[in-house]
Amino acid sequence: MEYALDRFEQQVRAAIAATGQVPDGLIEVTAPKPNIPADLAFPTFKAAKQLGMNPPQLAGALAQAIHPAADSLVASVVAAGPFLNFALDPVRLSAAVLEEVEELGPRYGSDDQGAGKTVVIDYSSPNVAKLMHVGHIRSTIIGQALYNIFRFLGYNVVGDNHLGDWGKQFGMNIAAIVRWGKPAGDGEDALAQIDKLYAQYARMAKEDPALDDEARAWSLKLEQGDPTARELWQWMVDLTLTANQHNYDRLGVHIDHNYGESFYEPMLPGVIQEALDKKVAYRDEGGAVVVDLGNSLPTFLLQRSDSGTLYHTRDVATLLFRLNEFHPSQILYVVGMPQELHFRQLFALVRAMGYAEDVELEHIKFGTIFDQHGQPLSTRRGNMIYLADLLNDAHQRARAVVEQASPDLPAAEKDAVAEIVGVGSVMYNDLYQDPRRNITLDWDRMLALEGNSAPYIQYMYARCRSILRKAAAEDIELPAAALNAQLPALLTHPAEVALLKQLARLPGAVREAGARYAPFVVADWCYETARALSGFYRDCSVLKAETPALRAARLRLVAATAQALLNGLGLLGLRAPERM
RNA sequence: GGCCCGGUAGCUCAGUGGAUUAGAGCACCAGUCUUCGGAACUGGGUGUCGGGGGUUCGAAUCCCUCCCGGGUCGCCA
Repeated sequence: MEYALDRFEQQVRAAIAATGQVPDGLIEVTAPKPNIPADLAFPTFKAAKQLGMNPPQLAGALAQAIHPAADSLVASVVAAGPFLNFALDPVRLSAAVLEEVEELGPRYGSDDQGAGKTVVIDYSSPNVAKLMHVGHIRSTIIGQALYNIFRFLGYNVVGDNHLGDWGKQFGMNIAAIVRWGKPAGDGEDALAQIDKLYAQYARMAKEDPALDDEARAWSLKLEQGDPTARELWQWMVDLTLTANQHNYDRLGVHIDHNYGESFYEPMLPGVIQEALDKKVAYRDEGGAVVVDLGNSLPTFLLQRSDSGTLYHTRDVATLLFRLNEFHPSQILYVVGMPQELHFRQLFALVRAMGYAEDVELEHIKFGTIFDQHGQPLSTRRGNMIYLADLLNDAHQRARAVVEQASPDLPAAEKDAVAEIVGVGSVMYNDLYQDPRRNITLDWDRMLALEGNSAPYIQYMYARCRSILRKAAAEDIELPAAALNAQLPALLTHPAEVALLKQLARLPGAVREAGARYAPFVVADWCYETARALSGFYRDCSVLKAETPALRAARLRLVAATAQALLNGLGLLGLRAPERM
């Protein structure tokens, strides 16, 4: 897709090329810093060196030689020392941007670069029979944002929740339930009870080896398809999926598939055999299957000496299944940093087996969350924070602010706003920065309602909507079509121009977010847009504009801003209230 | 010890080669205060861009080296 700023850049490049003074390969344009009064710059250093000139000389010569076409988006070209600066024509820009937003609406900012390509995203991936906690929030939220962004870029996106639904801990779960009874009820309460039983069983098993044997026996029975074991296991899976869905609904998460680890169980012997056949693995004296790729990566196992399988075995099977089932051009794993080595080994092994040659395999890694004392969060330490509790707390805090700021809203709307704003603040906290850093838990920052936060952006959206509501209520007649076409020319105030330029940047931000696997690029755009709106709001009254035409022009700008903000927030999985 | 991340303002973070002022938020101080909704706006910064070398006309950004924090290195996931 081609947006206004794309055309602007093309025109700039074409104008430079048309002088015949600079070879194509040396034309590199960059966005100047905000304090420079230009919209695109050509730094002439490299080109000048090649041509044997000094940079200011070349810039000056080019400025003389370039004459933008009359209908171009390029308004002016000036040499500033070694730089050749190009400025946008604000009137043509505003006409183009308003048209694009109005025409595309909720699709403004989308692209077709991914047409015909599929990307598989592995995210969230909580464990069955456990409550979701803050440790899952990062993968879930970042993964969903990437899902939304890639879909907006035109890709066919497949989201897969790689559930931890297999392994020997289920032997203990089942043994505990058989011994003490199935927890009543459903949802998170039942999950919490299972968790307690599990912890109790684990404690007692340390003292009494018989309990350990019992758990192992159930684990084996489960693998062999014993009806009782199978039934209890299925019950736990269903219970978990139902309980998690409530969290997902609150977070705006929609995952296409729930293939858990158990799904791949039947494929594991084939994977091990194939690795052996292809000589990327060998069986050692103890009977374990060892992968040695002969490069700098540490060796690892595909099969234990007791013939059991491992995480790696299942992940190889999973990857091969995804290649075969979805034919993706990319597979993204949104998984924590500690598994960095695991994925490097996995990708290297799969490639050594001759698969995924043209497929991009990416581990989107994120840092660990620590508590205030620098300790990792864990149930055992007793410092765990559960996702539902975190969201509830965020809701409560936002509710208190709504109560104070908008006491006249109906109670139901207050609740709805508190949910949108509270949950949004938690999500935004995880999306506004590069995910690689470790996070030290700070409750106040996580639930921040001001500054660079979701509520700030949502508030600016609500202000736009408020203006538009008032305008509609005042029933001002719309300008005639002929006049409407001339309106963009009226938007020449610096605050108006700054806002329009910011709106024009959304498509580029979305592309960059996809290319870098970085939702924070979109978050940053949202924040900058909200700030640009603030400046406009301060300097340019809409409803009290000097003339009806200017008022109409500004209304179009406000409507376009609201739409673009909604699109940006939507990519992050955030909603925006009409009032708050 | 090997490998992987990170180190930018008191705190949390953007910026990853170019324009004699390295940007935001939080916190703090002072203003806006009959407002198109104050969850807002304006002003206020003596920052060794972890240290030291190097490449370059130019380095937070690229290369080397060292320091600090976190992670990880075959029978858990």
